[in-house]
Amino acid sequence: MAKITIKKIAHDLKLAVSTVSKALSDSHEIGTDTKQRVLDYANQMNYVRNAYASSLKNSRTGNIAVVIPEVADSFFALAINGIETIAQEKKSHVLIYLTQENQAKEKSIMEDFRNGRVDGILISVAGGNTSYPHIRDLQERNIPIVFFDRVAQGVTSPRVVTDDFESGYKATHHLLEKGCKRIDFLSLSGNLSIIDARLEGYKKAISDRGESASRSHVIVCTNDNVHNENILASLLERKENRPDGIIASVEKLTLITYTVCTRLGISIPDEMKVVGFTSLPSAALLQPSLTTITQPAFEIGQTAAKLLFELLEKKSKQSPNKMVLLPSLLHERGSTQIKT
Amino acid sequence: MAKITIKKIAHDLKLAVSTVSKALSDSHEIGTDTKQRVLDYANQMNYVRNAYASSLKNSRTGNIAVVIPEVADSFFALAINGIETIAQEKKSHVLIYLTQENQAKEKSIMEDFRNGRVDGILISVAGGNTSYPHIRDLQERNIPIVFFDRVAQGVTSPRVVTDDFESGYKATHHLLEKGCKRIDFLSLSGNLSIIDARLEGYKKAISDRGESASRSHVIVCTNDNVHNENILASLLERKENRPDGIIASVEKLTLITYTVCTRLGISIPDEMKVVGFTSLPSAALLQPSLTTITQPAFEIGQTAAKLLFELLEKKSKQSPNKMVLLPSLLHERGSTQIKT
DNA sequence: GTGAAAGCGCTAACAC
DNA sequence: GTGTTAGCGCTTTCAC
Repeated sequence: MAKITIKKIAHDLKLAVSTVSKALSDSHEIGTDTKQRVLDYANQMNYVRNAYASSLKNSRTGNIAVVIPEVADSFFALAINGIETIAQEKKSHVLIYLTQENQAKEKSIMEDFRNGRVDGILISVAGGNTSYPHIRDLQERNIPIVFFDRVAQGVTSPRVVTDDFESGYKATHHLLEKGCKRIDFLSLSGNLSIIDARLEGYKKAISDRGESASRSHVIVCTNDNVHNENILASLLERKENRPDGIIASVEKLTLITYTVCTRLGISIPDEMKVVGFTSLPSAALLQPSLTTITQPAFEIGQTAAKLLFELLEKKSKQSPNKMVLLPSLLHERGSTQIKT
Repeated sequence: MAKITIKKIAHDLKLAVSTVSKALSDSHEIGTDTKQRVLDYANQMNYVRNAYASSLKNSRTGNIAVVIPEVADSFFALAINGIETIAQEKKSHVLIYLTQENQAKEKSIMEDFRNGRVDGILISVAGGNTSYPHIRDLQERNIPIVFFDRVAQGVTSPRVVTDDFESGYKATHHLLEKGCKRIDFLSLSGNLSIIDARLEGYKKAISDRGESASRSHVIVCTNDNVHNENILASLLERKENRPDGIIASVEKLTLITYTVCTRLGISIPDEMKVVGFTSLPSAALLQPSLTTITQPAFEIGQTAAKLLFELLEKKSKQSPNKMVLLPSLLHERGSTQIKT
């Protein structure tokens, strides 16, 4: 099948390309009759405008980038879902990039955005970054960026986040209420906004309880799951001074906690209570069912995408430090139940 | 920051644009010295080639499309992961499209690929399609398409799949071995290749056992989870002639089975044994741990992507009905355990 | 209301 | 080895 272009339509209809172009964009300066003729013919020929040729003229590709650490995580999967609903509404296209929590990869990915690959960017940053030259660089080129969930600390750009401090507090408070004496916090290395905030909430809850904040025990996990399992196992194996409560600050750490407890024969919730930050649909079906802090992942994705399209549409640079905060929910389940 | 183009570099370096262009693509017909000068300057200026401008000349955008029913499913999430690793290797970019199991949406999405939006397509088709004009249309335009997992029946194009028939057989056989008397198969409406094959395997296992294949009980589920829960509940509520084994042919049906059993107080595996097709990392942690048929999702994604790039690179149209089959694994766990 | 022409950023003949 | 030029498909003044 021959490629069908505006030029071909013009030729076939004995019109000028400019006329066809205008007709296709429903310009008022084209007669209703010609317009209809063009539209009909284009339709009949299955014409689709070459988006990238247009982009050369008007610098709008109709593509947006979504940069995330991973996709096999319920939060990100749902967020993508949310983003996609809005993108489809806006007839826009979504490019996905996985950083695998690797800052170098994130950097190199974003360097590719410097010249018109995408119109705008939604990003949840990788851990390990301390400064964000690759993000600032794009900002200077006036490429709109919206953060969701994990924001680049110190960079000013619109963002959609959850109440991480409060959730950290809530989770900890909940465990304390359930009688935990030693609660450990499983964090993720790498200077992440969400982890920092959750951790602060945790510390605050501990100190509010009258315990010294220095009594808090933070286990720093990494991106290496085998390593994490080992750390956790050696923590839980010891017979004395073992935590009786754990807050897993991200999904994968939650699952590892369950795995290790199962392996070591540690009973949840009797010997160990667990709260996990996760949006897993199967949380209620785990053994035992998992008490979670659940973020409104879908809505976060939607909101972030909407924000981005606002930036894209009205070039009016709305307040660049706009922040939308969507609250998380504590779902109390079996993993924090008091022995009866 | 001003936009930096090949033209600007040429001007600054007092060279012709073509010289710069060739230098940047490391053409042999450019002197080593000038080449270096151009490369250095481009680097210093943070020059990035406008991919879409090039695409106008050589019809290669560097973008590929991945069209899937949903992303909040472990199989697809892992498959995307696999695809992405290959894409990054190939310096290619991945556009994600979710059809939500909606054929009309799939069609309209793919119509957008008719004019150079992407170089090639990876697709796992939505349910409900009986013919695939939108796919054939793209084929006629010589846009490479590779199917993975769910193929369009009757359409000839390279594909990466699992041994669905055998897995259906294995799952059923396993349940029969575990003493199940009535095994119900939870299928998904919509003429899906994978479901059909799994179902055939199921029927064969039943009839091999000497039971009439007509004794097989297929529960057709839809894309509406509330509806599915209701169907399942009314099936499981009845006191007589209730199945004692269930094969959930996709992930979400597995979780619904667990949910409904929990709600109705039906004990798995004592009163009901369950095998689920899923790649959920949490399968082993469910209550009870779930016996699964697990597809090598990551590898499927990788393999499909590799196939696509082969098509893209050597324009040599390799055998269009090439098929790669990667086997699934049966993981026996608690949900099919015999009462001790 | 319609058309001619220039140009977006880049590539590839083809000249020199 | 380097430059000139045409053109990819589209949009947008500016004439008519």
